[in-house]
Amino acid sequence: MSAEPSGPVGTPERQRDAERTRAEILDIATAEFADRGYAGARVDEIAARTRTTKRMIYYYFGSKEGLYVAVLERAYQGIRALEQQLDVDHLDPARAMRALAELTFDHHESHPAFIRLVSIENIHHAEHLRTSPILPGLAAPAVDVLGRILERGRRSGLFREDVDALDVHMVISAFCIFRTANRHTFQAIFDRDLLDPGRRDHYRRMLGDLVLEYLTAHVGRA
Amino acid sequence: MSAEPSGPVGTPERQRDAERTRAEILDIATAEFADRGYAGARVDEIAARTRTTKRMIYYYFGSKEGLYVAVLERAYQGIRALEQQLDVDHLDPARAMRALAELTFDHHESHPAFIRLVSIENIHHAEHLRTSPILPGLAAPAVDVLGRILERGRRSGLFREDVDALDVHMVISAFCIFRTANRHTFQAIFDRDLLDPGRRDHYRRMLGDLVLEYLTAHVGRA
DNA sequence: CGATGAATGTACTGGTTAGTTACTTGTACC
DNA sequence: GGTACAAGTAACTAACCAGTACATTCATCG
Repeated sequence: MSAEPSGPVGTPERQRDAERTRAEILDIATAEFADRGYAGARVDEIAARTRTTKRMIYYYFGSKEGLYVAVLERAYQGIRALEQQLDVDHLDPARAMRALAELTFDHHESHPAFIRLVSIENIHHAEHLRTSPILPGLAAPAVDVLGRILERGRRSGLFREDVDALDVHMVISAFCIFRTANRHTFQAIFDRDLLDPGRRDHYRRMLGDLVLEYLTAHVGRA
Repeated sequence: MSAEPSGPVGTPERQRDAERTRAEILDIATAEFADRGYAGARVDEIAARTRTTKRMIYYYFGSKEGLYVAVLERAYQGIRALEQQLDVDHLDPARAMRALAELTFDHHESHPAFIRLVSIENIHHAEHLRTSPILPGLAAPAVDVLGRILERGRRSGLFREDVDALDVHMVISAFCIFRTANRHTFQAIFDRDLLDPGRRDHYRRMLGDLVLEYLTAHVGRA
């Protein structure tokens, strides 16, 4: 009827746009998988929530599993460059460590879907992540900056010696992920919303204190 | 044919035993739900792995959801009396806190299915736990003992004042649950098995240090 | 403008799966 | 010793859902 093939102003506003369609499917699928888990998500439901059809999902991603893997990989890649955002080499080790912990805290808080996807992937024993081509690139960004801070702190006699970068990374992740991943059971049982904005600063400071007090504890004693 | 209604030695070994059947269904279902999630678990598969049939599952539990709720409730009740096992009132606050943290650590380590069920229940926004009759009894055991230790520690000027029992509980839970719940993605990315028995003592001590150094940090300064 | 291939829509299918029906067997109690 | 109810079996069904066949439309380029 009154189809305008191109708008009079701005970009052509194409009716067909593969990238746009792909991206829209991925967005909706991310929300759907994160909300219902792999088995619980419905391809029909994802299709219905896009402006396209189920046929397109299979056209672009081949299968439900292919779609899930694409969602998972995009989510991991979105979080990949986190640590590199931060230039901590000019800060003293204690401040650098706190900055890194707080950056991780903020980043996790603003990516709840990612955390839920990680939980879901763990339910499935990480079988999709383990065979993903993006896997080899995930370890270094998370550990390199942390390792450098830790090393500087140890050399200056500030940090304890009996933990490595992965241990510290685990503590930071555990704290940040727990708030989101276990939010619902925690709230049901204890009637406290861990993601309440009014408590965010408290928890952010708490994480920094936790990591720093631990790392700097009793250094120098026999 | 050669059916012996009662064995010549020992217990009668009844062929019909409602409690036994119920318990067996619950055991298998716990493993199955923990392994595959709610939507991923198959009632037929659970039935096939018991010595009874699918009809019995519906006879005893009414629906897949009813079975899942029964599994979840039993898992929570199994962990319920944890803190009461421990008589920490005769220990000084620091030792008591460490004992509690380590007990939690050991308990979580030996109940991986419970932790996976908690993850799964969080995927489902705790909707089943929230309506469960066992919910009201879950908060107190986890927090009461912890609260008493914290209170004693604060009164004696040993512990900091800016955290409450729920905060400390969160830290301990986050650490313990992360090791199990995120084991697979962590191992895939960093090639480190957080549940490796050779690392257990390291992590147990690490948790105790983490909590104590945090709680006792800088107490007394302005 | 006409052909070609990428992108998209509609309608369907076949296997899977939660839940049921109809029937059988064992147990306890009078 | 027979009867009533609890415990159990096997085969069935209706709905659901991942995946597909086939037709169609749009962009691009000669």
